[in-house]
Amino acid sequence: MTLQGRQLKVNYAYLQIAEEIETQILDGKLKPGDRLPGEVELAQMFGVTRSTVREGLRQLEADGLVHRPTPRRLEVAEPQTDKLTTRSSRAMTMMKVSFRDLWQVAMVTEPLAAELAAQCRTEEELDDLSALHDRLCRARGIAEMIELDMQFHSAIAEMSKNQVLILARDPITRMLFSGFQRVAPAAPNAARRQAEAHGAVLDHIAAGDAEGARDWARRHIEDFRRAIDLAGLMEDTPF
Amino acid sequence: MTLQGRQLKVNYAYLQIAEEIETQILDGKLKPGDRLPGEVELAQMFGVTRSTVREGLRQLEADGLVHRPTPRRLEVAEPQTDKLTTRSSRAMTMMKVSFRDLWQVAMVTEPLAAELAAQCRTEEELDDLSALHDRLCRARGIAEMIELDMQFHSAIAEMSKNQVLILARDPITRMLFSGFQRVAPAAPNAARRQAEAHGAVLDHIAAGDAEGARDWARRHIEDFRRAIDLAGLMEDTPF
DNA sequence: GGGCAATTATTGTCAGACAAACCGACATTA
DNA sequence: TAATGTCGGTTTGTCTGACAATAATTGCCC
Repeated sequence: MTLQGRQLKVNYAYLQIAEEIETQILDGKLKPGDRLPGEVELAQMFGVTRSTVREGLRQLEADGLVHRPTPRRLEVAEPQTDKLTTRSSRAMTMMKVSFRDLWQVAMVTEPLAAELAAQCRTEEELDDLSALHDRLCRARGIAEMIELDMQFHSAIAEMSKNQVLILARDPITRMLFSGFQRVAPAAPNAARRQAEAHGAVLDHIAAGDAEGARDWARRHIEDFRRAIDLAGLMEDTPF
Repeated sequence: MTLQGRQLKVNYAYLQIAEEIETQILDGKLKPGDRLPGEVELAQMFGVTRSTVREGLRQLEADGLVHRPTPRRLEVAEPQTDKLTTRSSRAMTMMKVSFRDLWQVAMVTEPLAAELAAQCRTEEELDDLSALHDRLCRARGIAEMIELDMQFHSAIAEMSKNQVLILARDPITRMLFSGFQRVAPAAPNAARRQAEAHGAVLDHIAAGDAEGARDWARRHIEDFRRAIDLAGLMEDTPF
């Protein structure tokens, strides 16, 4: 057995501070909404300078573990989907993921969302979704339609009450839709088909028909591919 | 119409610096591996103090956009899956997602991964996967088995070549498996069923039978649920 | 040309300072 | 009473300047 030379990392003060606070948050000793002491106090708690504390805080801030509603309120943040979404989208942009990759995954997430939504929707949510659908039907202009389309899908995902699904699909659909803007003009009667599919999904969710909702959602995303194919963008990189 | 009070954010110097560098990276003006100037130089470029630059850099560092192989090398980082996985897992932990949520999503991601893997596997990847399977069959001890099981699934995901899928499923399966450790002891003959399912998935992938691979993967994850149900943990929170 | 030591440059951290802004409390007004 | 204006103490964002440790680079020697 040879000696294992694990890369030992020097822990700089600012990192230790960030880690310390991080573990306290993850262990639940600090709960979302809890207020943290001021920088000077933190500094003397940890026995370092304010500058050092600040560097640590900046990390935690970027991590989304703490946030400042106002400069002098520093509190433990609640887990926020949007920050993670941004990060994932960025990673995907840098990886230059293809339309096909996005579509293939959306092809399983969106039907699942519809299926689950059909199982545990509430009346209120149904009304909201219905209202969204109406707005979408009346929408003029591609950009507006795409934005509403995305909201429609997100609303369904929210109805699924599945946090994991919500978290996972958000960056994906966001990228897919934003990429779709470049494709939409090439798909002439996409709008009609879209309205039809949305209507069907909505009806099946309302009726509590999980399988119907799933199948229509799948069909809807399949349509999506047709439009992308038509524009010859399947292999291309979005954004 | 009521007055819209959009939260206007003051842009502090350190944030502007972070944003500026971020956009240059995302726009491709700075590519992964590119080296950035030292802190003093950056400071005078932006017309601020070194402390201010540092705070901005700490953010970018936490964002995973830049990294320091050694303290004095500051370079643009490549998008790294693992950092994102950590963040997602953390968010899921804080949200106290349920086993059911994780399982429901895995129920669609894992079959998809198997399906795609069957379509574009290479001989070399097949050999690796087969080796992994052998190791898993010989493994003793629950912890080791679970670790290898997870590796088996990850390997299949990698074979799918779908970056989006890889990115999305990683945190999910990671949490699912790590939660599974608490369940495994309660499922006596899980090991045999698991070996069987893995073998079948492997065979179908090798044969290029996408549908077969997908179906067996689905069955495999379904088994998973049985074990969790048995332990009465479906509603509970993992971790 | 390659390996080693000496020099230089850069980092992590510190101490202290200042203006701006925020927060909370208080006084004022309707 | 409730809303609005005022004021002082805090705390932040940023700055200046400094120092030890150490990585990077240079020059030297073989």
